[in-house]
Amino acid sequence: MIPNKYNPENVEDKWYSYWMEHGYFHSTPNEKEAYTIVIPPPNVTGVLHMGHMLNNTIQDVLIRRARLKGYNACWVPGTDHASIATEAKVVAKLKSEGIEKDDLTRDEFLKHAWDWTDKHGGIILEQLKKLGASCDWERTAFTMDTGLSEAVSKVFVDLFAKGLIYRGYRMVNWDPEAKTTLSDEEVEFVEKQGNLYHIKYQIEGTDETITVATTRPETLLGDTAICINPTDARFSHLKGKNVFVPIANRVIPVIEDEYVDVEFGTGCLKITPAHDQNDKLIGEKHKLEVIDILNDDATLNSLGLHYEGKDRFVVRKEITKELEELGALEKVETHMHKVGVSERTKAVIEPKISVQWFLKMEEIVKPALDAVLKDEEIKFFPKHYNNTYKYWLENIRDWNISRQLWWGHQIPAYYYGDGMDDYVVAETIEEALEKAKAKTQNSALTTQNLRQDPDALDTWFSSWLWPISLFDGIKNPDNEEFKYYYPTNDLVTGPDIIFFWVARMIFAGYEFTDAKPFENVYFTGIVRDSKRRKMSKSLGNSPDPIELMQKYGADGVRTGLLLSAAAGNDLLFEEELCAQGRNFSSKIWNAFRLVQGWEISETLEQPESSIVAISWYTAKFQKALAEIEKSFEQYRISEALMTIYKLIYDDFSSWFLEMIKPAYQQPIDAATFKAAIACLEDNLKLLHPFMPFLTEEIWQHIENRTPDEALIVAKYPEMIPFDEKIIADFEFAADVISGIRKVRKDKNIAFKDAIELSLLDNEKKSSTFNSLIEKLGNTSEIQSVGEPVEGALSFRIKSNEYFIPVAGTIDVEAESSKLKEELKYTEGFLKSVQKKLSNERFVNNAPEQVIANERKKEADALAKIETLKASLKNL
RNA sequence: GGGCAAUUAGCUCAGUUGGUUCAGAGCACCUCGUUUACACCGAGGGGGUCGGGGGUUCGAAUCCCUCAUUGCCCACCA
Repeated sequence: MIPNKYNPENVEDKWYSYWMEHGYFHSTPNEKEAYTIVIPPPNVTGVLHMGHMLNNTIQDVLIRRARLKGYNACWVPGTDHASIATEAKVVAKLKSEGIEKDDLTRDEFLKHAWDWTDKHGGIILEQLKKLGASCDWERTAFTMDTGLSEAVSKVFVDLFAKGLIYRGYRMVNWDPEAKTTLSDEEVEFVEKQGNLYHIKYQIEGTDETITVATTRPETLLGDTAICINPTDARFSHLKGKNVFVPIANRVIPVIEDEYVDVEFGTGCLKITPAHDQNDKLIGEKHKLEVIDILNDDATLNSLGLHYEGKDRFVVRKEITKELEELGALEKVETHMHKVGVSERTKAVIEPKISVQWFLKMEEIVKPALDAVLKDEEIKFFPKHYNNTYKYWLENIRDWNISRQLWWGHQIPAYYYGDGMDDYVVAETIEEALEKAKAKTQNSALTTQNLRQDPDALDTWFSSWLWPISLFDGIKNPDNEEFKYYYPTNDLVTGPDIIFFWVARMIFAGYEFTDAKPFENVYFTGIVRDSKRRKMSKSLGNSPDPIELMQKYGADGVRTGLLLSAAAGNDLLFEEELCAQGRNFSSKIWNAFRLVQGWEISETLEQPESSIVAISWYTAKFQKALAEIEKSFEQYRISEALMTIYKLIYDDFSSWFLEMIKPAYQQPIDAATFKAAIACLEDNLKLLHPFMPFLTEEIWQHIENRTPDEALIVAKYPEMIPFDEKIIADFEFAADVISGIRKVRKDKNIAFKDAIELSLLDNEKKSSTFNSLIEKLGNTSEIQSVGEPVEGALSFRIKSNEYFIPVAGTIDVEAESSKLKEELKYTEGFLKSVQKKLSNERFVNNAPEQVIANERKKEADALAKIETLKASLKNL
């Protein structure tokens, strides 16, 4: 009836369906305290990878544990529309079908995008179910759901009304591949080998030239000045002069600015205000003309003259050649520098001046700063991320929130004219019309005269509301659910999105709800391969999570992941870890099979050894429980699991079950059996958050349970005071048992052959564990003796000495040398202790307890030396 | 260029206020074992002087200084 081998494949689907069927994952507000987690929404078209596995396993552990501890646990799942990533995928897919995005209307494109979303969307959520994720699937959300979208619009309108959102003509990051602007956070810098081109500009009215150094020769067509440092004597003769831009042959002035570093390059800089952040600032200062030579796809426009239509990198090569032919290229040297690329498309970013929407950050970050750093309303684990957070917040710049994309939340701004300020901001077009009429004093306006801003909002402008808008807290802040579930408890996410998401959610929390969005943030590490390489598709070093789960069971994979996921560290994943998880499953399964196979006798008296075993294990369990509690408080989930692992493997299986195990084909007494089942059940409760399927399976095998009695909704073991002494005493007994086993092994004495054991009890140990030593060592009743037993093998635990008489002669030589070695070591130890104790400064300065301890060590060593000497004499 | 973190057994990591078995755990390794739950196992065992150097202290893996290495984050030097 009970299979010999645990087979996760059959079991896992069964219990997942069972849990779903009985609605254990679903939460509605009730009288219990809420425990809430919102999932970091994966990209709607994403596929499960090992990072998700780790992240969601941790969340599931937390939520299941909370459920067992009697909270009303609610884990809200969902997906993110991932504006730029999804749009890029759709564009690529259309391209493969020969369709260009530019040839489609917005509506046509969105139709394709929704089709794509419907087809690929939510696969990842289905995969999470295989993992055992106990999300409240009835609450599954998508960032572009109507309610969530409305929240985005409302927030935009409110922030605009407060003057925090503005439209501005700024230099922004332009992704020529996706043809959109990006926020500063979406640009990553990669080191690249480039060149420093030294180009000669002819000085007007002379035959002389001046050489500038630049990494971007192609932008010279947009040059509007040459800049020198006013203190630089080398160029003082150029002050007030003009130079010719090569090729373009335009005349531009030589200006002076202290910004120029006289040490770098030639000490002379070309100024291209349209294509460089610094040049723009200098340009503004000196009122220079701005010549933008690039198209949206980073090809040159008509101002690029004969290079029109060619990509900037092509032009860089060609223009270098032309300059050389003109004799204007002095030299080219290699140069390492950082180049900004799009986080998403990896295209090299172009600085570009354009009109975009921005959110002012200065005020909005203030409460978020104190919340984490001063008041600790929100705690980061590991804590050192506080620094990263602080630095970013203190140096934050306004957030560019508009994107030249269609897939996303369209900006709720409506234009009624072509002027820079000819627009209104409103949640609906009807409201916009009213506002426009009021603003223009023109009651003849109709919605036909209004044109909504074509741009979409940054994806993160919707996800920063996630913990709030999931509970409709933006539009309807007084609703029961929002008040019940919000603020949420724990957020589990990767440190790579601390700025993108975590910090911004905190801003949003304080700005829109006047409260923190969550209490604790647990930053997971990155899952890498054993060579510390990041897992990636292109490297092919990322295992398929679904296959792994098929091979090792979801429980095995979960356990494997968590066993090595030390808090805040990257995780070096190897399949071997899952094997360890699976082996652990088998271990528990077999322990259960053992217990369940026992025949129970109602009449049998409970042996002394079992009574002792039960009180010992009860204490041991409580100790582990307390440790686990402490580990969880610090989000040391890996350590909590390891504590359970050792409790079950070593204490329960290797010790406890052996202690109470009845002799072959003998029944077990009812009292012991009952206690054993209770211990097993408590173990299952501790383990359930980590290995939900296996534990539920065993739980349900132990006895028939009603749905209300399922393990997933069981009651977590209570913490009660426990007896530390019994644990320490057993450790001593365990050493004795190990000693016996070692002698057996050395002398090749089979376990089934009982041995005599005598004890010279210098420690004055209680005999509480004697019955267990006798059972697990298969010894006779332990005989207490007053002096060493002649002609017996011996071993010592602390100052106690144990004797095992053996048949035949013993190897006096070997015994003697063993004893001598032990004696030598103990004497050395004694010497070091005595040296310490004879040091006056130690005795005077060290705390009493430390000294007392040293004295105890001294006494123990002396006693042991006595014993050893006596034994040697006796040989 | 600035900041943060790390450096402890072959590997991955614990080690809270310096002093009770603090030098530990898991895995790996070695030896033995067809004992009636489990070889996806059991029992037993070996292995590090805590990155280098200096200092404080009766006492340092733990505090201070310094050097080195690695990783991460941030930054407009063309």
